[in-house]
Amino acid sequence: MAPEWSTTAARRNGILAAALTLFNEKGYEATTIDDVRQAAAASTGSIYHHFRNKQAIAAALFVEGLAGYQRELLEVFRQNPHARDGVPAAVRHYVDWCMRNPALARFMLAGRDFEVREATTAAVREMNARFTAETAAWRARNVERGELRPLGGDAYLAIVYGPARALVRSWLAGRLSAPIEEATAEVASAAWRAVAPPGELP
Amino acid sequence: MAPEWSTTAARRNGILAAALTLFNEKGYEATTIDDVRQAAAASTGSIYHHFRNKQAIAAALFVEGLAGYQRELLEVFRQNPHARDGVPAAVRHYVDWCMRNPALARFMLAGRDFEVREATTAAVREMNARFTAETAAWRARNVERGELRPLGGDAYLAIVYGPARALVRSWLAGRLSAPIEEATAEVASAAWRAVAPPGELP
Amino acid sequence: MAPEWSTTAARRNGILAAALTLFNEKGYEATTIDDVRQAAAASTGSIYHHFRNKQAIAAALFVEGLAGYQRELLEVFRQNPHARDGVPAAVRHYVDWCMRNPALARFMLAGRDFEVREATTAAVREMNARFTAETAAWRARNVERGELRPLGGDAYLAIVYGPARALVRSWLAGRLSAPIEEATAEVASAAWRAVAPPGELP
Amino acid sequence: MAPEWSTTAARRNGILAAALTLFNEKGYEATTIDDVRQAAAASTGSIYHHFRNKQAIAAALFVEGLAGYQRELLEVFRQNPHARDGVPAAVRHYVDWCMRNPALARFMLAGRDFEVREATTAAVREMNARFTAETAAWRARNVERGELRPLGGDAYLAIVYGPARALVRSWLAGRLSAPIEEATAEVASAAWRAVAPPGELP
DNA sequence: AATGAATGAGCCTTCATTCAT
DNA sequence: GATGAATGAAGGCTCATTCAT
Repeated sequence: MAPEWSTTAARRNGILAAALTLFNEKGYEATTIDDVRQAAAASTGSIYHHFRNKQAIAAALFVEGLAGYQRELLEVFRQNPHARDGVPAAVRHYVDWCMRNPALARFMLAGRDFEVREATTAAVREMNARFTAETAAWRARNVERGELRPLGGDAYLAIVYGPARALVRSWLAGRLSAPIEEATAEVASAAWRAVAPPGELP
Repeated sequence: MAPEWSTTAARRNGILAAALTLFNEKGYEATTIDDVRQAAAASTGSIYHHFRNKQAIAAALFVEGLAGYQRELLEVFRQNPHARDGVPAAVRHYVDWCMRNPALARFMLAGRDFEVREATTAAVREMNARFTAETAAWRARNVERGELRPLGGDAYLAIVYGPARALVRSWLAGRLSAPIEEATAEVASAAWRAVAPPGELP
Repeated sequence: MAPEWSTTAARRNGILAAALTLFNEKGYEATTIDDVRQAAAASTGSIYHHFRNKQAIAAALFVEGLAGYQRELLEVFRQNPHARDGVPAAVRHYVDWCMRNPALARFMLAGRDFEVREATTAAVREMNARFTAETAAWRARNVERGELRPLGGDAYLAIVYGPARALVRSWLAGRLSAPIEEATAEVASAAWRAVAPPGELP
Repeated sequence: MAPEWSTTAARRNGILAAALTLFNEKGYEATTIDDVRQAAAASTGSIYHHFRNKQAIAAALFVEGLAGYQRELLEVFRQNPHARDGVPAAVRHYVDWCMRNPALARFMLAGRDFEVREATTAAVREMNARFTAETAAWRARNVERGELRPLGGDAYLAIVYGPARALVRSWLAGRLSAPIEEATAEVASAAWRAVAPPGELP
């Protein structure tokens, strides 16, 4: 018996890959199942055998992307327990992940909140909860040690990741006037200046 | 009988208002002309009398929002020629404008890039060009005077407005854990720390 | 201005007529909206402009048929207050109505209970209630006068109309071995024998 | 391990039972093979191993039901050679059979004429022919003996079985206002009154 | 016998847009 | 300017059936 999972998984992955490309090219709504069918060289029925509906394809991409990103970022924090290194590293990692996964990044940044959120499962909510808990703990430890400015959680996240997000959006849109690497370095150190503890000179 | 222009303008504005609400509630694609027709208590034909097509409604909303925002922001810069005040003021203004125009803000942040951009006219491009030129000049003057850290343009914009944008997105999504005013203040001063000239102590 | 209702009504009636023919020829489920569209020389959109969905077409046919039949039958009872004449007349009328409206009869006897009942409106329920009340009163009066055998309501209806229904079903199916008129006369007088009061000799 | 035939037959019967339930609940057309698959805890392939296609499942149910009913009814006639007993007995048997096989009765009365008839095999036609011949002979003998009113065949069948059929339909639809047993007795004796020879007093 | 992935034709319905009045 | 009936292309999804294992 041939390795059945391999055939099946290949089909599923082919559909996901095709869908990701198309969603980015034409947008989620404008992409038809028939577009996906052609691009994935699958049959309509096969697509619906693997995914309940069109939304479920987008959700699968989103979840897959989010899980990968979160896994990596937690590793970054593990290797950089101190904010002085961890904050710029997290920012650089954000940009880096997007550069390594441009299609996924573009798709996730498109913010198709409606579709994705409706399809969000309990598993995803748990994934998010864990991730949030771990990162919050990392930050709390640094604040306690006086190695991080005590900011509100809302502001902290916006300050650290907002610029990276904005930068990547511009990069993906082809609106950057210089190589992204330069801006990344500036954004990473700016993040540190913005959240460094009051006394510390940058 | 009311003056004719008023009736006409009211109809047009009613359509825009209805569409804005619906776009935010269900998304642009999921909103049908018939939805708008009902919500605006107009007829199909009437809608098409005022707007070439569905995209044109979205475009009108977008342009109206953008123009208002840009006009106000330029005024902020005029009244705050020095970066020390202008940077935090611009950040606060961003959040403030969104809080005063939540529906418009939500619509514009939804990033329906595809649809809107396709409908972008030459007039809009000119509007953008002027705005960009003026703000860039303000920044250049401050850098020359040593009142602003000399950052790449890409990084500068991401650092200053990225956090505000992220904050507003969370606010609109109802994800903030505290009143937005607190976070706004933190984000505004963080922006200054991030772009203050090297020597200056915050 | 041209008589708008006429055009509109014609379109609606054309759709109904086409659908009735097709439902009888191929069955409700096997009839597609596209079949109806072609037969009615209408556009898809036009069909959906007049009827919410496919079911609503069937429901409209059913209601129209039922209303006509009930109206006529009540008139029969008005003109035949005594059971001795009324019972056979009602039976003959049942067969007669079906012979005058064979397509409608075939459709209604097909007993697409599921589809029709789901689409049954309050108006229909009221129509049925009235009809039932009037016919029950006619019967009650005859029973009181001793002109009709006192039977349970369930049995009475089955005994009087069951044979007519069975006869028409066979006729519509082309299964009769003789002209339906002969059988109709036999069925009508049999109904009277079956429900005549105990003493009365047929 | 159970004997192989038993497993096989069980599977086949399980499919039939599941299908019968579903056909009654949702209708034949609305029941999908996948519905049957789930309800029968079988696989798609297995269903198609036992039945050529969906129609064949319905046909099998229909044939099974018809054969059982006809076998029993012929026995009733054998034990009641005289019309005076045989007619009411046949009517009672009709109702009785339906009460003992409500699911099958409901399915057969649904009158899915199109589908079932298309699948009617030569074997069934022969079965019907035999049944018809035997019952016709029974009736002919009674008419010759003067024990049954000489009615046309079409009218006779309608008069005798029409009421029973109507009664059962109402019972299955839950529309009876009293226990079916009462109405059954009335319908059975009414049938005799309707077909008793002219002279005979009921 | 059983399994379940794959197929692909086809269906109902939606919806932006047009146009006669 | 307004109305709403009409259009018809297109889309998401279903489902009976096949077939390799």
